[in-house]
Amino acid sequence: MKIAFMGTPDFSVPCLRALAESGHEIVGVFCQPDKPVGRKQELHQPPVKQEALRHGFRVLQPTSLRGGQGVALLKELQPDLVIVVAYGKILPADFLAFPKYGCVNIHASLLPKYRGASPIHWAVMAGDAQTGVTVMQMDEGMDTGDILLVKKLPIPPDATTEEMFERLSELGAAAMLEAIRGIEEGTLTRTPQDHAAATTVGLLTKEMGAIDWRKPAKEIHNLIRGLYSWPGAYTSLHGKRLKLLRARCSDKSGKGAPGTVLIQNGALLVVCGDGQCVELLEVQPEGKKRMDAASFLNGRGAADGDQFEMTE
RNA sequence: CGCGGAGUAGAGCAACCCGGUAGCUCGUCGGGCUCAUAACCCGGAGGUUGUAGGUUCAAAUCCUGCCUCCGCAA
Repeated sequence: MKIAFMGTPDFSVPCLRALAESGHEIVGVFCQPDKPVGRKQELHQPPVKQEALRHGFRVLQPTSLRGGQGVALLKELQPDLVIVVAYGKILPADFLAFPKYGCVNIHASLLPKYRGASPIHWAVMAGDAQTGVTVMQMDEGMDTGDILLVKKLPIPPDATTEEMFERLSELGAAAMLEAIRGIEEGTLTRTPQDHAAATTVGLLTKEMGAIDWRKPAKEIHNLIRGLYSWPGAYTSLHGKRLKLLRARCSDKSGKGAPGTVLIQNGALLVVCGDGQCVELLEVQPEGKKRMDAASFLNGRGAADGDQFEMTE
């Protein structure tokens, strides 16, 4: 089968790699244009582009697919099927309709839950016990297409978004191959989504990482692991920003205002709104490298009784 | 030149402003106490202070170049 692939970030790479090894003919790989990244604004190639080049695939980075621009490219490539994994742009109707088998998307949630951007973050932040990947036949809406295939995956209580990213991207690749096989053999059934049960999530912002210590410990822990490793949760101590990288719910409760630091048996605990504590395991002070809680305390980064400030 | 912080024993820091041969917490090694211990007590090892040069009687400390790491911003 002649397949065109569309994707941009790390999450898409396992799918592209699986596709490359599948024996299908890859007629082209779409991804977002190179963007300036890093402290020095260097132009950076999206992970998918790097992977595509490694395989010698043709790379296309159109700024827009609208106004027939996308279709013009498809006419040239003549794919039977287009696989879309975290591409980052809405595909217009004429584009979706062009390939013989249409466009199929791999989405990292159990649709219709968490339609939209960053579904994995939201699932972890919500403290969900289960997530998965959904393969769907794309339509014009945002993740509203008919479901072709679903694969579920449990979310361990302390798992971070980063860990789930890895597992889900691998699972996504497996689901994708299975779906392609199904499409070729005509064995897949299309199941419409229950639109009434749909939830949609938006882009993440950095400000979301600001910890409000008045919230329950469980919620704070979910926020920290849900935003790990990007954009990251943070608080403020002595006027400096402190990134909170890893934590866990402590069975200890503590007196004191929310945000109070307690040091017990070498553990760095913080009192939360419900009186329960979260134990910080790994932090990163502004301008410093990441370090475990013990190092932070040894260097006197925080002392018993300190107050974390709640940044706006 | 986008703004800013930092490179000192295995780890995290102090001493730098007001130059004078390096200190703290932890780890590590040995010994002691204890039924026992990640607890406590005693003792030891471990650093040419990122790198190159300059100023000086003397530089971790002042000056200059270079390398590296990181926060903000993207």
